Amino acid sequence: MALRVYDTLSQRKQLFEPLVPGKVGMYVCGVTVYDRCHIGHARVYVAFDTIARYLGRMGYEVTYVRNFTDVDDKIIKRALEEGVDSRELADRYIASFHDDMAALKVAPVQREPRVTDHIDDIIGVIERIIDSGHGYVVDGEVFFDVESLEGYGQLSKRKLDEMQAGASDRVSVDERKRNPADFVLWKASKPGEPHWDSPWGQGRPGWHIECSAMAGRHLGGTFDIHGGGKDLIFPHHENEIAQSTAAHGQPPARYWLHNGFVNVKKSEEDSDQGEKMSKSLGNFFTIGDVLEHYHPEAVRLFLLTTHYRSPIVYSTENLEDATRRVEYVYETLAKMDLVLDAGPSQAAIDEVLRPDLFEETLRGFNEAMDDDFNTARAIGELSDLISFLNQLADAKDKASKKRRHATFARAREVLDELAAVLGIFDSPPREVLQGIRARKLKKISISAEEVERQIAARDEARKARDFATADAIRAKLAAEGVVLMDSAGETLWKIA
RNA sequence: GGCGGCAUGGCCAAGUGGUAAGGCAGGGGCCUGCAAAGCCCUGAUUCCCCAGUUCGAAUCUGGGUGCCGCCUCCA
Repeated sequence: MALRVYDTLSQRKQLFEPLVPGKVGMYVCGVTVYDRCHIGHARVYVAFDTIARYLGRMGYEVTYVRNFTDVDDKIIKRALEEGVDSRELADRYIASFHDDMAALKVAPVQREPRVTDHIDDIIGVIERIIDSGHGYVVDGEVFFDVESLEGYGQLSKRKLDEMQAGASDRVSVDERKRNPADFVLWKASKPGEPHWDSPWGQGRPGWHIECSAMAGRHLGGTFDIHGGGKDLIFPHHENEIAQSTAAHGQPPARYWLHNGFVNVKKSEEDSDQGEKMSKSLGNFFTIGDVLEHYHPEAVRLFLLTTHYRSPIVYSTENLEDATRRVEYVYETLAKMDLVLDAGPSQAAIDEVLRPDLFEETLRGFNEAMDDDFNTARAIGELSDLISFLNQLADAKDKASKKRRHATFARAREVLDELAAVLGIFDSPPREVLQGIRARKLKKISISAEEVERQIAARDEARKARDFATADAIRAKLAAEGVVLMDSAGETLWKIA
């Protein structure tokens, strides 16, 4: 296996070779905790969760660090509005973030540093930047001198002189800056704002410096992977490279990975790719709201069926597609569990059917993931196997039935291994199916009890061979969105 | 204006030089009292357009069109 990852800095796929053999240090920019997270945030953390899981499966010891920005203008503003302490506000949204992540089966990371717990580290980094001649102090604030550092703009492919023309007509430039692109490392605090003592007076850290400090503290001067959304390439990550290089004399990360946005169409008929989901546009759906209507695994599958660097369109149709697929897979898994739980029958033969298919699936899956974590392709590679398992579960011939237990046991091993990477298809099937049904039940106007009553009435009619009445009930329920399925023993139902 | 990216069947989506994965939806069939589910079969002579390189291009080059993002807080 040879993993190749797309690196934003070099703009090409690179063979992945960690700094220290067998170990991977990974830093992903976390959220600013002043509000609930939306699906755009979900995408980042599901994507990098999957990346971390895959690296783990490859045998690497992964140290995944994901921070919380818990001091910032927006937090201060919101805290002021609500009349609460900003620390308290941050705590609340950190808890909310954890709830969202747990629901989406995003595994806990190794470290979750908070900015306010790293003020000393931040001050230390700023001091080193000043000492190395890349920072300057004005009125109790510290700025980074972008012109002092050769290579500024390398990540975002910008040149300083080209940037100024576009930026100056929209942003009022701080007169104290030597260059309009200089950015603040340490901000003097205004009365009433959270503040810390520093060599430059009371203040708080600028936005970009925190990541340089926390990544340095937890992963060292240089680590392997740095990730985040594409919108962080500039200025955040560009500035981080500048800061870390100035402070440590070496670039922070060996590979820069950036995920694409979740887009939202402006209208139903809209044929283009929609626009970026964002707080400022107000076109966002919070993770909590989405999970009310769609099962977490459907959301996760939806997010993983597009390669992480491509844009993805959030739409009910796409979520429903994903839901149907999740249902199909878990129905198959439920049937497999029935066989596995019963244990091998007396006539069972300990022989795995289609060993070639298992090998093909594993090979295809690994190949896809090795190619810059191509989850879309990896999921596609599972199709043949799942389809085969579903057929085997329903197979009537003796030869298949005798080998069913052994084959399903092997299938469980393979699926468990791959599902553990994707974070889907590894939950108890009945729970997932019930979870999907509970959500769909919210969409229909009649209760489950009423449906059961109608089914009982229909069964009476069917027993009397009064198919006209039976079909009328079927039609009536169908109009409500309830579909009946007459199986051998009982009539099951589902919501269309 | 600068920089980066995207455009593949009705929809979603892989595929970066060797003759178009997969999923959803649709159509036909099996099954069923009728259905549903499931299973089988079925769909792009073609990958936004034009030109070029090549034995060969969705894949490379040039031009064009449309869309998106970053340049300001943003995942």
